[in-house]
Amino acid sequence: MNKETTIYDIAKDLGVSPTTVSRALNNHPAVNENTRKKIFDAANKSGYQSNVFAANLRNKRTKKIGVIVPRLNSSFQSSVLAGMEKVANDSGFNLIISQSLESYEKEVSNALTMFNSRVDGLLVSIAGDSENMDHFTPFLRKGIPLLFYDRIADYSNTAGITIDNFQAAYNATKHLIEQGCKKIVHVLRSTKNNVYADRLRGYKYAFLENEIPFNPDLVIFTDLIEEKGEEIVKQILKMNPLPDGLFVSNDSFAANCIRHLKLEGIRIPEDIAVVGFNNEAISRLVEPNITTINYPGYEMGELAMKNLINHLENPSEGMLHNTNKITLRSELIIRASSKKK
Amino acid sequence: MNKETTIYDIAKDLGVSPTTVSRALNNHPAVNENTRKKIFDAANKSGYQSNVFAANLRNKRTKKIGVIVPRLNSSFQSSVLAGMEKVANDSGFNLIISQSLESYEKEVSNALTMFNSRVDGLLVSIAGDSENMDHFTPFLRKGIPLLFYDRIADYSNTAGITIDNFQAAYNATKHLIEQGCKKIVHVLRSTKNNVYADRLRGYKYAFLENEIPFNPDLVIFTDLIEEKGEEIVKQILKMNPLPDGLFVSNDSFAANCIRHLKLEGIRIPEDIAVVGFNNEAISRLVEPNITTINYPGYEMGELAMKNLINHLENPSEGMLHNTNKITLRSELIIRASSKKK
DNA sequence: TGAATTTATGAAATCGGTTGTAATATAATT
DNA sequence: AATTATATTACAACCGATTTCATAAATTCA
Repeated sequence: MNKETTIYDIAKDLGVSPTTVSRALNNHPAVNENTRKKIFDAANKSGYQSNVFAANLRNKRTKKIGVIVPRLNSSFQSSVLAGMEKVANDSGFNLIISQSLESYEKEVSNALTMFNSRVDGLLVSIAGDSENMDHFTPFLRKGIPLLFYDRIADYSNTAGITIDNFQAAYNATKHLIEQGCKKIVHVLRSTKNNVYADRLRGYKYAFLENEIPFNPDLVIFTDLIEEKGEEIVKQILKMNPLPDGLFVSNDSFAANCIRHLKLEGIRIPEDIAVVGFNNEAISRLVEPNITTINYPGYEMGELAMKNLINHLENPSEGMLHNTNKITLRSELIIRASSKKK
Repeated sequence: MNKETTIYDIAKDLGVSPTTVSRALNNHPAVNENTRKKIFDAANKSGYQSNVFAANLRNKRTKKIGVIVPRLNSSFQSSVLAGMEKVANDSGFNLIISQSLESYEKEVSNALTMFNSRVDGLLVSIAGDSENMDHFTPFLRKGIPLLFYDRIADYSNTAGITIDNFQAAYNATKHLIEQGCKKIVHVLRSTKNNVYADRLRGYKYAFLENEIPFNPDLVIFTDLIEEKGEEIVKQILKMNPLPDGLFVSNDSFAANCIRHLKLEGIRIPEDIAVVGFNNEAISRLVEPNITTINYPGYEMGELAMKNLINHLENPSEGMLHNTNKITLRSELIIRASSKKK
């Protein structure tokens, strides 16, 4: 077993003290230029590698940021993560990522692990069936910055980054109404979290404004996994009269529904106009292209990480202190799947 | 600033030594049952949290596994990661993830960061334009297990997990030939890494076997990003006579090509039969459904992580020692996009 | 030239668990 | 009762970098 080089080895070799070595390697100003050079050279030659644990033990910082995400293999979430990773990496932070798989229990256990790993900050998009946020109190109590994104919670004035889901869903629904749709089905996940709850409200509000009575039978809850597509379409086809509009909470599932609707001989958009959500790549690839809400996931990831890191590096002036909610711009992108006129 | 509870605090409170506290909390057998209970109670009551750094500093283990991935926001890679995360989490390991964005420089810098973070093991899918593997030597030298997956390298007998890309591409091409295709275009990324190089060989071999001369003009290299779809299709349409088969190295891009081909009035599969790769969700959603190679990403992630962890926990008997390459089963899934007969 | 600064370096304590070894107490054996 | 074995517990060194405080040397200023 080859033992590691430590600052003590370098110190002994060069006949200086470990203190000086440490300071030199950290570019402390009170070290003579020549000494510093000597030390750097020796460090390089010996393949010295700073022991993060020893450093962390003193500094109480880890340069690690935790991310708890519902699912890694989702088009939207992986974009967000890509944006986060980019920013974190540029600032010398590492990402520890874990997925809750939409389960409350797993989220609790992940939060605990993150806490024990002493992440410097935590980014969370809440699991589908999370019931309360008590598992995050240790972070607050210890002053570890916590930032929600996408799926946010109204929890002890923790900051959150989202889009205006109400507005987006309102726009989507209004657009369908303007296309002449009278009976619009809305497919979404449970309303336990802000994302879907807000969208449902936006959907309802568009009806209200157009004096169309709201029919709760047209709201379908599902977990939006691929296998459910056929089932949901069957459910839709049983409705009498058939709906003429469909608003689905993500593009993958919208594409899924379109596929099964087409298999049943339904024409899109002539029979049923469809609007998705997220502007995933798939919305531009299926036939017809799907009208959707552009949800800038990558940018959201970047922004969330920037805010968190900024807060860590300038604890006093960080945005997270006085900001409660950051809302990103989103917009309706109209494509063939909804154009009746 | 509320200071943390340490084993010293607990020790003092209970009138025992820190040693005993440490042993009790680690379920060391040489601690009396009653003492252990007392200590656990005190630890819980005080909200004690073990300081990982102090522990790691002694143990020289981090319970962290690094993953370097070309891109986070890719359907295939995020599936792999999901599988990895699942297994790692179940065994109490954390995942540190970083993306190379297909760049050699970034991969080098990520590897260094991983090394400095002292990950216990490293999983890598090599960047598109990686030139050499020298950035991984520190891991080997220090005995940190390294395992490549998907994009593997023939490097100092490091183990790798892949599918048989040669065979898969051979099957895909042969299938197109059997459908009557005479002029088959192959779209792929650079052949710098095994994945695409092997597929190209498989593609060529299918021709050889059917005594069709190989035409290098039919091989198109591109980075497979969405924006390039139109360009590649234009390039294909310029060919005279038009090709009658198309084999693309991932489903997203295949869908992309199909879309632009259709926009130009080409019928799929009548005019051009298409085969993709990976069996991504999108292959089941576009019209026509895409014939593809089922590449079990999630399972590959699970398997890679299982092997790595197994190796870490049983250093002597771990598979990585005597295994050089693990090949997962993959298979051709025939769908409408290629069925000419 | 002597005093006051400035610059550069080092000794030693510290962060909080872990562990080899010694010490003590208790039980078992003859 | 004396001896040996066993079960518990504690002491102190250790992991390696950081940092406070002190000190020596070099420089500046009067």
